[in-house]
Amino acid sequence: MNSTIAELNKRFKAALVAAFGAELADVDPMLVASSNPKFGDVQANVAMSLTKRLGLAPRAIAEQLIQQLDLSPYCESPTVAGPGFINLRLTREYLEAQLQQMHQDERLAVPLAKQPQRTIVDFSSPNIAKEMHVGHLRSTIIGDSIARILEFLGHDVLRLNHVGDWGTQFGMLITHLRESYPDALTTANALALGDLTTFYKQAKQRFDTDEDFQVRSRQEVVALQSGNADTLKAWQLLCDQSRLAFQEIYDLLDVRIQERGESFYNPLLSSVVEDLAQAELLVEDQGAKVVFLEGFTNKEGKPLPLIIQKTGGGYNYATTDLAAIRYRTQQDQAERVIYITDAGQANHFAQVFQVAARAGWIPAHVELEHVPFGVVQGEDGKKFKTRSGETVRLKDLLEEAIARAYADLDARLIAENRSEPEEFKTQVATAVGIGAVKYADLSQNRTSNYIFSYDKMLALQGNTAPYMLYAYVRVQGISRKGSIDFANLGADRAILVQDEMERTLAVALLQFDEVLNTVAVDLYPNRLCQYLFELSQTFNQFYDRCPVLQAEEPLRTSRLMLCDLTARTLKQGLTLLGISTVERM
RNA sequence: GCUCCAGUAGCUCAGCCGGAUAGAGCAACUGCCUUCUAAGCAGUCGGUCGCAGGUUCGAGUCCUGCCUGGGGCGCCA
Repeated sequence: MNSTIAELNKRFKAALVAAFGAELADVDPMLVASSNPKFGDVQANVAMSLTKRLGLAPRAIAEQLIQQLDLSPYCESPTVAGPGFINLRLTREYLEAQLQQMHQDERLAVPLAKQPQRTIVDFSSPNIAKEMHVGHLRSTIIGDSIARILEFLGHDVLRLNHVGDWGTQFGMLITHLRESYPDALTTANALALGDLTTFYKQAKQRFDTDEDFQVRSRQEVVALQSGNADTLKAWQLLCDQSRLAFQEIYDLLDVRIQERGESFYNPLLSSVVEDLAQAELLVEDQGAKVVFLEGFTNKEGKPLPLIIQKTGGGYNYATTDLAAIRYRTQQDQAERVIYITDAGQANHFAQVFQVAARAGWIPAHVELEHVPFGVVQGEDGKKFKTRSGETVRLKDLLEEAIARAYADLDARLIAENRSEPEEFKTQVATAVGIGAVKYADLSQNRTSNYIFSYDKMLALQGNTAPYMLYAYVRVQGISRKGSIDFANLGADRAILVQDEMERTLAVALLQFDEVLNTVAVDLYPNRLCQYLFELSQTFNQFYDRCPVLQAEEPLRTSRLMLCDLTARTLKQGLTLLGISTVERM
């Protein structure tokens, strides 16, 4: 449909010039999808906007404009309505031809980007020696979906996990490891850090209460930074153990990501300081090396500094992030760098981006984007915690969702007198449970806070994963019932758009590429969710009103093709959200 | 004190460069299973878009001020 809008745009521009003269060549016809189906498929809002410029009534402008409009073969004759809207309705022949094209194309007629961009999506980013928790949920889910969408559109995407694998906290972790698990350093696989959270807490507690421990920890930090072999080994061990735990979660979520943690940038930090000094941005202030920011002020109204090197020579996260920006633009040759973090870091990124820009590390064609999201809240509206007030472990959260989906399914099977093998139940419960968690998150505008509710996300009706999975299953039900092989319906068979219901479904299907392109620009996956939900609803209406298997040929095959197109679009869309489909449920 | 984000139906949320009577879902109520899975469909009820100004032919959307909630604000990430 994108190409359709583009073509209609050209026709409108030509008509504007023909009707009102060449000076209107640059006017945007303001074509958008119709606000209401009764107004057709597309509407042009340009007439109202020209009232002043042309000194004419908007309706008169619209009337004159449509006299010059040639919209064949796309649209039927345009009509003018209300204060001057121009309403367009796509022709049946055109819709049928477009659907045919979509049906024959593996990619559902979604074109590859004309200018593929080297894109980095920086997401998830848990901390070594800590368990992944609910705070990592949104970044991981949203980041993965954005990466999937950009990849599908043909961009060259590098998914990076900027894990917290460096810094002062490793002093206490390594010291605790050495003292409490001495075998781990000498014996292979002696360490079973079953519960990283407990390990971290123990270390933290000793650090907070034992002064000698603190001293030894600080020494370990120095040892780590100076590359002491023994210390590095302990560090490596902690990282490896954490990776195993992370990977379990990523496998469950079906998320691919490449690790490039903070330690990766460690050797580059000193040159960041040098570069900033060279660029004459670096200032010594109260013992630290800082860059004073433009547009950020402290409580006294004076420019706020960004600390690059702490008193005593240490670096902090701003330094690492600056090193990462420089590396990504210079070594990775990234053209677009997308950071998926909570909204609380908005200031930090604005500051770091500013310094990077002033240092000259961001070429004109490169864009850095912070993609913020709101916090996950419990049903009481407060920060999401367990009943005992602890942070919710991601693993527990996901397992709970699967368990609940399983219980729902089981109860339903019993109620319907169905019997299914264990493998089936587990598979469906996993798809539904994980899908529900992901969909609930993605379907909301990411900038707002999000209230986590198992009951709502697993609800069988409404804008949920189960509803959409069910719509998909319904199509597969038709193919089973009629022993239809969707892959071999025959490329020569025609798709007919006769019934108004078929037409509505056709128009919805053809909007898929448009939606994906919008999401690729704005990075709001909830638009894709909204689209898939509406497509599911439209399909369910079609399913309700238009018999498929009982229809006479050639209508039967035509409707089967519409079903197949719907299923493929749903499946592709859900895949781009990171949600897997099932054939039966 | 400064700053960022949010405030839309009883609840959870959409609303894409400003465009037609502000849309869903849930909840409540009413219908529809001899017909492809009713995890569905059709319908009813429900809104001073936080408040007050302003810009505009037109404002939920843009601007200003205020109120409420959440986050951030020099050596944590």
